[in-house]
Amino acid sequence: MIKQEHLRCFVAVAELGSISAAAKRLFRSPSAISMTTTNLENEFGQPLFESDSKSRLTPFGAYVFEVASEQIKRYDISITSMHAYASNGFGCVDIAAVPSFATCYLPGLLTEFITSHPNITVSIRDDSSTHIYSLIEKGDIDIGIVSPREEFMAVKCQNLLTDPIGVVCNRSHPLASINRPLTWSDIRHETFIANGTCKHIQAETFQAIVDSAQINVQNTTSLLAMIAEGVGITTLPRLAVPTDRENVVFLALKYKDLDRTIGIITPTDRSLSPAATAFVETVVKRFDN
Amino acid sequence: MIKQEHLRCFVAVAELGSISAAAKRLFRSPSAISMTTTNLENEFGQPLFESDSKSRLTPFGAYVFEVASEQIKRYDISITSMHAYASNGFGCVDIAAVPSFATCYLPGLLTEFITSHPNITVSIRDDSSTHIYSLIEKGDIDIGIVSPREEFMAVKCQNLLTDPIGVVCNRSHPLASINRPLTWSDIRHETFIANGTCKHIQAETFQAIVDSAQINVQNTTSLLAMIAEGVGITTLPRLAVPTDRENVVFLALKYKDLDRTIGIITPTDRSLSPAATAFVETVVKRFDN
DNA sequence: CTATAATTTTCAGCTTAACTTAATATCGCT
DNA sequence: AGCGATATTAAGTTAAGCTGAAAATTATAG
Repeated sequence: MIKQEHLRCFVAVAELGSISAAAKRLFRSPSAISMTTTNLENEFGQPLFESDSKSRLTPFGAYVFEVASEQIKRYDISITSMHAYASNGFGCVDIAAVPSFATCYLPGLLTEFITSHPNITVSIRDDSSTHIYSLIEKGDIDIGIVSPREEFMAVKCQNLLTDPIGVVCNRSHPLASINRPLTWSDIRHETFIANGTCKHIQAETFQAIVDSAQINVQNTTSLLAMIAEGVGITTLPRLAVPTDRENVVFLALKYKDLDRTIGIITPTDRSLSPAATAFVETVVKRFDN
Repeated sequence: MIKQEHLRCFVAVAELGSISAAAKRLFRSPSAISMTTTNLENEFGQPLFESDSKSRLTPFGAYVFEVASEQIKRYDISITSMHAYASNGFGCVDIAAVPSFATCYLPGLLTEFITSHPNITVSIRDDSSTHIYSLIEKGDIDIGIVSPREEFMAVKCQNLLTDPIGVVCNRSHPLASINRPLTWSDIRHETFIANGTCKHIQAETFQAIVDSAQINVQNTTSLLAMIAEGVGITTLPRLAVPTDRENVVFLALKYKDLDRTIGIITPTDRSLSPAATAFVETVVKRFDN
């Protein structure tokens, strides 16, 4: 049976035109090379070289040389690409994140990641936590960044950060001048704009406020625009509130355990590609404190 | 170092989804397959399979599978084609022959050869012996069929046949009724049509006849047409004269050593392709008596 | 045309990658 | 939990393929 190493040996001899030179290139003794080439000739039942000097190929040898060197070149490229894939040299990662994380942290993380992994392509989408979980389970994405829920089993979750939820209102709003942590009763009679993060807060008093809210805005950008215009107040995780907006302020609440946790989730029913694993590492390292 | 056999092993496991099944296909023990796959995973530093059941591949495994199975398929095709080339399964042969042989024998030989070697392509040309020798030396053709000359060194020659040269004339010509071998004086005063084979005959008397001939026809078909029409007479090797032509007869000459030898020549400075060797064998066998 | 150098081949013995067998561990299923 | 199927580990064996020295061949020079 003709192994690729035999052909590699023959190709070296054919290229260099001598057994001894090929032996040096392949770090073998000349006798090993000689034996391998004669074995090859026996396997084929045809001489590969003209006479004993290995400087000229028979027509058959020329044919084998042509086919074999092409084959070996391809093989080496394939192995290199496998190693590259294995060591994060390339690949692609599909990610979904909740909007606040996507706007707040992903830009910086992406910049860092794509510069250190130039041949990995990253695909990002933002979506609700619930939907992201199902995307993970369906296999549509590799990595999700969500508010963790315990009910979903087929995922592994690593918490990244806990984000205190507070009141967000216009800087000129009366609440903004209260110099203590706010209570539910402080906001009970304000115009409340509900949003997706409100359901993370269990407090009954607060849920009553949410339920009676006339306005519900899902998109954070729109929500903040309304706050900036003084339409009403809302609650948000602190990190979803940009610090550089003139008219918008974040006010702490008095209650403990009012944190929104954000975690990175990965499937447990299949493993990640090396590229995806590398991305997870980048994210976790950033929040590892 | 990752050898192709390692990948072949992995591909079998990936395709069949189990170590034991792959072991059967490859005629190895399951432990051998197991060791090889774990070695591969160690080489790459990445798992190829999800968990311990080998039924599902990791994303990395899927990538390796894709690349490796393509690679192996190509390799097997390459090896098969090398063997095919070596055992005359295919290839191509360039041949040149003198016209009489080309019209007389080559058609039958070609028919025989191409049916027994369906994937060998044969290229034929006809030319003068002198030119054929130089084509061989230049490397333009693999095989020549010529009237041998000793001066040319870089060729090996095997004689195929000796062909008595005789007089060819119309059946109703007076010469045709002479019941003995003819002499030069019998034909001296006839209308002689010279042709390419005439220069093989050294006899001075005959050369005088040739030199004074008014008509010279190189193409054998045209020549025979003229003989059939009674335009004149000529000399030809017997085999160049079809036996199935009503009006054309071949008449023996009295002289010995009036034979034209035809041989097959091959280069000695390089070896023939297996396909060309096979053709030479076919030809030689036909004339081996 | 012989002598010498370089290269290749042969042969015997050795190394080691890769195999086998058997025991052990793990997985999946009732 | 326990059983059957499957995979892994470990120890020992095989054989492919290597090495090194000697012989043979080929090339080069005197």
